[in-house]
Amino acid sequence: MNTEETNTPRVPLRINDEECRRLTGVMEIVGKRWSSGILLAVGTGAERFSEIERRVEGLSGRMLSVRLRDLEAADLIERLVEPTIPVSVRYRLSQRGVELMQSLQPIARYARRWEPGEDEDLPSRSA
Amino acid sequence: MNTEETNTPRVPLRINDEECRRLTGVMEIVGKRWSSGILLAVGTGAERFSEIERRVEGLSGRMLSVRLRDLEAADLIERLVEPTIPVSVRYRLSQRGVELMQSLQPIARYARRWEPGEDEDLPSRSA
DNA sequence: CTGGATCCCTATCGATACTG
DNA sequence: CAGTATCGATAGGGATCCAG
Repeated sequence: MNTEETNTPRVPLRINDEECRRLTGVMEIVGKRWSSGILLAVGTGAERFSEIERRVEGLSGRMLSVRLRDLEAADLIERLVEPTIPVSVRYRLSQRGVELMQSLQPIARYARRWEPGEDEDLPSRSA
Repeated sequence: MNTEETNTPRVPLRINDEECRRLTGVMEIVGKRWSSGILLAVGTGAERFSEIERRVEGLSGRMLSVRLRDLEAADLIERLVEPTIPVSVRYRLSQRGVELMQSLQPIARYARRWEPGEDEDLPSRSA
């Protein structure tokens, strides 16, 4: 076999191995089921537990609880407890979370253009 | 922690419910284990099965096979079979795949800046 | 070399029930 | 309202063997 690394310079990707690991790490947090939905909900104004639950279709209370802990541990979401009775808890995106969501927007745009499973090759769509 | 930025960090998110579902869909493909690593490898020049396997640390042949099918089904990767003996198979990013990877770059950049699990509150980093 | 088939273990998920 | 504990079902993933 030929070990020639004469790869055709096709895609202008500037991602290294270093970034690869980081990217994988981030993707495996955000890619978890419900994560992006929850982040989206919180990022767009849902603050209360039940509000988020209502907003993300199909999401159960348990999974919301679990994911909220995940996302909090990953410092993507902040949990603000107000010691009222009963307790009032609000969730917000952290600084990290905000930046993540912003970084996610190209993906959202991408997702909007190409439905997974639909049109294989688009002729000349786009805007 | 930070007490001053307790103001609502109104994020300029322009993602709708529509996009939410799409985004979730994309994230659940790309967020699967090894997916981003494989896409990264292919996107940066790895074409052969064994080359990809070598390039993504910890990746087993089986999972590569499985993911490759996933990614092919999602039209992110193209499989090119050359009927030599033995068969020679090459993988490339599809048009979709290329755009996905480009859309992923902000995430990669984000991932580079914020290590998951590390620095909770940054003093004056960022810019 | 490519990559499917099988076995099996573990993580994850969903539903339900329960607490502060 | 805001969660947690438990349990059973399932899917994800690794190792190995085998076939084209």
